[in-house]
Amino acid sequence: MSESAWRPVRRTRTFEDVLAQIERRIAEDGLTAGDRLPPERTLAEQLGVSRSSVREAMRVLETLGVVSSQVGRGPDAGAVLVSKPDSALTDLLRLHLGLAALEPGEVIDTRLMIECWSAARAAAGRPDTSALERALRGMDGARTPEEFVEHDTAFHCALAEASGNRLIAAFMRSLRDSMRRYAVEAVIRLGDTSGLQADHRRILAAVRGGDQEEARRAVTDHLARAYPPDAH
Amino acid sequence: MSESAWRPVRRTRTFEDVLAQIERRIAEDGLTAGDRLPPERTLAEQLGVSRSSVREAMRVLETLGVVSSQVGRGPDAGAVLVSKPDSALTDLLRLHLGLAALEPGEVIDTRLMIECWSAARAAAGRPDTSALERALRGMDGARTPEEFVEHDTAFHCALAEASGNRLIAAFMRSLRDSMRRYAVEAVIRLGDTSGLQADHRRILAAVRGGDQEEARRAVTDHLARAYPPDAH
DNA sequence: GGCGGAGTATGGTCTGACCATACAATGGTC
DNA sequence: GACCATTGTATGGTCAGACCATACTCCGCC
Repeated sequence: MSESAWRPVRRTRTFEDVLAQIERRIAEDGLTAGDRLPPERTLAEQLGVSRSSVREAMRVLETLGVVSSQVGRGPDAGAVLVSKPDSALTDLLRLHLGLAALEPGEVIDTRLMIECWSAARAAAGRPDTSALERALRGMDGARTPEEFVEHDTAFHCALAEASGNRLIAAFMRSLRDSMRRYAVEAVIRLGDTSGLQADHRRILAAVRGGDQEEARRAVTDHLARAYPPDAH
Repeated sequence: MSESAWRPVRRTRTFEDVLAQIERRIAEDGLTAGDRLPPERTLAEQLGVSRSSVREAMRVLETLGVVSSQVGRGPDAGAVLVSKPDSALTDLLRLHLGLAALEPGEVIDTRLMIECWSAARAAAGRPDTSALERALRGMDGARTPEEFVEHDTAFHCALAEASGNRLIAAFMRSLRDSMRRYAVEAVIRLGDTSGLQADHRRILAAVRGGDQEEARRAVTDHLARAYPPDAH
C-alpha cells in the first residue's frame, strides 16, 4: 500500500449536514432572496436533529450574509433568505487584518486594483454620476477628518457601484469599512484635503468624459497621494 | 423631532458579545495564527454565558476562517487561531451565486480584473515561475476536461500568488473554486485546448520577460477566448 | 368600527446531560 | 530501562427540555 494513500476522514458534523441540506434546497427549489426558511424547530424535527445543530447552521448562513433572522411572529419573523455579502466580507477582512495575517499594504493594493478597474469600467459606460457629485459636495463641507472620510468612502464606493459589477462593489465597500481607521490617519497625516479633492474632480471628469485610461491614471495618482508607498 | 432621528435599536445577542470580546482579546493580546483560545467551557464560565452562546460565536469565527476546532485532548486539541480566508470566501461566493444574487458574468469579470493585475504585478517582480511551468506540463498531459481544469486552476492561482499579494491570491482561489463548474463547461465547449495552452505560454513568456502591458493583454485575450462575452 | 388584552409562534438563551475522540498517566511485561 | 496495553480525562459535538422576550394574531368588549 502506497504511503499517503489515506486521507484523513473528514468527520462531518451535524450542523454541516444541515447546511448542505439547506443549500441543496436553495438550489433545487430555486429559492432566492426574500424566500423564507422553515422555523428552527420545524427544521430540526424534519431533519431529525436537535435545534442546536440547526441553530449553528443558521449562524453560519447568517455570517455569510445569506439569511437574516427576526424574532417574534408574523410575516417578517423567522429566517428569511437575503443576500448581504458586505458585512461578511467586512468581518472577514477585519478579523484577518487583526490577526496580522494580512498587511495593510496588501489591502491598499487590492483597493487600488479595484478602483482602477471600476473607474475604467465606469468611464466606459457613462453611468449616473449624481452620487459621485453628492459625495464631492459632502467632502467640501466636511469639518473633521472623520466627516471627510465618510464622504470620501461614499465617493469611492459610488465609483465601484458605477462599474455595474455588484461583486466588485461589495468588495469595495468591505475594503473601505475595514480600512476606515487607516483612511482617517491618512487624512490627518496629509492635513490639507484640497489635493485629494482635486484628484476626485479629475476622476469624475475622466468618468464623465469616457476616458478610461485617464480614469485609471487619475485613480492611481490619487491613491499614491493618499497612501504614499513609504507610509506602509 | 426630525424624522428618521430614531435608528432601530440593534439588540445585541449574547453570542455577538462573545464575538466582540474574543476579537478584543485578539487585538489587545496580539494573538495571531497558531495561538489557542480557552476551551468552550472555560470561556463560557469566564464570560458568564452558556456554552451554547460560546459555541455559536465559535461557529461564526470558524465560518470566517479565523479559528479551527479539534476534538480530543492534547496540544492540538481545542480551538486554535488560524487564518484561512479561502474557504470562507469560497462559501460566500458559492452561496450567493446559488441565490442568483450574483451573475456568472460578474464573477468572470472580477476574475479578469484580478488576473490582469496579478499578471502585471508578477511581470514587474520577476517571480519564481516553477509553479507556472509545472501547471503547464500538467495541462499538456491532461486526458479529461476535469483534469485539464485542475491544472488550469493551479496555473491561474500560481499567477495570483506570484503577485505577492495574499489577499488577491486568496480571492483568486475562491473565485476559481466557486466557478469550477463553469470552467469545465468552457473547456468542453471549446473542445480543443491547444489555443488555451498557447495563451498560457504567452502569459508565462510575458511574466518572464517582465513586460507588464503584454502580460495584461495576454490575460485579457486568454479569458476572452475561454469565456466569450456572448456565452454568458 | 375601533381598541385593548389574551393567545401564540418565533428566535434567543440557559442548563445539564451524554457521546466520541485523542491525548496523558499509569502500570504491567519483557 | 524500554515498550505496550489499560485506564483516566479534557475537549468538542450533540441532544433534550425548559424558559424568556418579542411581535404578530385573534377575539371580545365598548
